[in-house]
Amino acid sequence: MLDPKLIRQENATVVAMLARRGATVDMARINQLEEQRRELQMQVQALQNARNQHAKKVGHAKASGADVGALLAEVADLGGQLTAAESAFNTVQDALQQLLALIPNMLHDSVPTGKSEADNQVVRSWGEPSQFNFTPKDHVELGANLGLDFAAGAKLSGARFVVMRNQLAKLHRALAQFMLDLHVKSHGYTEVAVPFIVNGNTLFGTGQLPKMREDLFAIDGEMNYYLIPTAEVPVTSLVADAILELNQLPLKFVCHSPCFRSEAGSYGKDTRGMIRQHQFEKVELVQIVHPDHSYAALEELTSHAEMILQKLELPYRVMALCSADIGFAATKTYDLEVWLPGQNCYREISSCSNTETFQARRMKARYRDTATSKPELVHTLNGSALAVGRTLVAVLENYQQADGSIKVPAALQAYMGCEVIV
RNA sequence: GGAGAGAUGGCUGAGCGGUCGAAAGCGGCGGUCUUGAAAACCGUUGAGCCCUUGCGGGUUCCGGGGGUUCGAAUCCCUCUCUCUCCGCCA
Repeated sequence: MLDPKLIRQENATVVAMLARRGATVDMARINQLEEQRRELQMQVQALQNARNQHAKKVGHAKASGADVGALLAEVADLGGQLTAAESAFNTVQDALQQLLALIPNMLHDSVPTGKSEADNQVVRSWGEPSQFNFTPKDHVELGANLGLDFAAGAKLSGARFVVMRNQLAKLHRALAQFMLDLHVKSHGYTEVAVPFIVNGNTLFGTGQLPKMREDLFAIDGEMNYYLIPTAEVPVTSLVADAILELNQLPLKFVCHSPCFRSEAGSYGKDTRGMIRQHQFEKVELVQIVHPDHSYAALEELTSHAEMILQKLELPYRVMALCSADIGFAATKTYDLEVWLPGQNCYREISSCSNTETFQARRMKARYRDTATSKPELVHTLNGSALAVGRTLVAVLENYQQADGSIKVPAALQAYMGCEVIV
């Protein structure tokens, strides 16, 4: 959610942002509702004031034993007026809130303007695409003999599900363990385990609702429950409705969780392999920081995600997302793309974003500023470090050998207890 | 699943339908004292919104929603959550 004052006072700036993103929001309607809201609010508050004044008079009169009949008659029609005014106010307020909730976040000045993901910019690269003296296979082919079973996934659940067996299941677990351990030991994150089912209110806080309902798996029943699409949702929401002390910042959380995405709208995209699944696991980093430090924190958080790839010796590049590709809640995002020999291209394996106060405002996450002693909104950041399934794909494809076996990256050998997967 | 008890400010915890945004304590902040600190003492200290250049004024909020009333933290209905006991269970 944007600051309503920004929308009111710097309307042109907001309109320009929407244009850069290629987003459509009915700003004229919002401005009109905002005007109505102010007028109705003044009206309601004036009537409430009248009611309170009269109620006090009645109280005093009764206390002194006077007759209150005349006073009561005086306010006979006030109740009706107030109810009508409040009803009108609520109608406008609700309509306004619904529209405001659909406005995406502002963009940081450094975000390149673009029309599609093709306009994302390469910030830096690490490593060279792996060279082979044979034709490298993709992970589906490699995995077929190693326990990567798409048929079983399809039988149990349907398309976009997979079963892993034996050493691949272990490798998958090893990757998650390795990532968690590194972030806790070397990067100062606190590990958290959180619910994988959350309510609608929590999804509103991080910005998935109402706009992205299509991408979520909702749970049938009375309870307004959804499967999380990322641990960013429950983990960031740990600070919802809180006023933190300045010395508590920054908060740094790491969380390993499954993620569930309906992938509505991506029919026919990445249908082969485990690049795009309805269920995948991810190790997520979340930082809750002072507003002055959030862009430094974004660089740091991104470097933490990069460290995983470097330790695994997987070639990658860092992309600055352009205005058209950047997410709804983010002001700035870096994607990490890992080299996949089987596809002969770089593929997204991490996405690291600063949302500034966008999520904090929606979920009321604040800290107490010592200078003003007033509560101020924190900045929230999140990033994958990394998507475990895609990392498994990257290891398989980059560490494959001519005979179809997979060398185990040095960083994982302690976890796997072996040097090669056959 | 059955029986009961609760939900109040950063925390603990009072609160007869009227002068209650709310006692008290703790914590926080400022000050006195001190070489400094502690202790003690004094003062101060909720959040959001609206109007106002400013000073300031108004309004909402006592778990969520609805109701009764001139007036609700307080009464009624309902939902959610927490705790205790019994049963069941990973």
